[in-house]
Amino acid sequence: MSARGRATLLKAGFFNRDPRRVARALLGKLLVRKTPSGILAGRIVETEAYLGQDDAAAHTAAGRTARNSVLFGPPGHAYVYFIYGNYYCLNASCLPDGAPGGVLFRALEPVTGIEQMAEARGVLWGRAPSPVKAERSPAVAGRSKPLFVRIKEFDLKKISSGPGRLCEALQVTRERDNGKSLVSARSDLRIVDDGYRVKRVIITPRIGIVKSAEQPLRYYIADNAFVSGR
DNA sequence: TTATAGATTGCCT
DNA sequence: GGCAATCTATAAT
Repeated sequence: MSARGRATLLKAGFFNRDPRRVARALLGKLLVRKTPSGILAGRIVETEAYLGQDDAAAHTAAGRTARNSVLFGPPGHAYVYFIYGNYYCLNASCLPDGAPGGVLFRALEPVTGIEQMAEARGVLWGRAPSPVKAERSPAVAGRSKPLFVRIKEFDLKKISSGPGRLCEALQVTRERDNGKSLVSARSDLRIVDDGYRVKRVIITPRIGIVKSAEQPLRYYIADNAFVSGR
């Protein structure tokens, strides 16, 4: 899966362009979080572009506020917002200082620190599908209770397939990460290129919005199992 | 399998 | 006071 060899940190210039180009170019890159207990990383498989102008769905549509100021700032910085009273979403700012624009990270394919991410998401342990199946599972064979089984392959999709989910997996919060550089060697939240080549990209309308909902600004890797929705 | 409702906080009018 | 770049559980098919 992942290419071997050193991964290179993206440069600020990568983000200093139209969010549509950045959203496309980010596919296949790695989003990396350094924690005291280890590295967490996921491959970016789904993104959405939010334009500064002519985009009613963008948080910057009504102008600069305290909340969205990172999107007006220099490129390559984390814009984290709190949504629906429960979740955080992560964006990368685009375009030069003063020009609004960003890319929303919608889904990651888990790569490194999977067990730690699953734990942060609360899916490391799942209730057994049924007593019968649990009995057949080697992990729980011989136990009468509790009826819990170790996470299985299909549960990987619950770790970071969705903007709220991936933030929870990487422990991204507004308090901790908003305004942080994504392209600094000192940052504990970074985006790197490990040489992975994306084969085919699909472009569709964005998800979860009502204004400007028809514009094709969602990008994802074709046939990737970790894309959100559907 | 798809559809729908409820949770819950803070930003902006 | 309205409502949001979401997720999950539960119900219905």
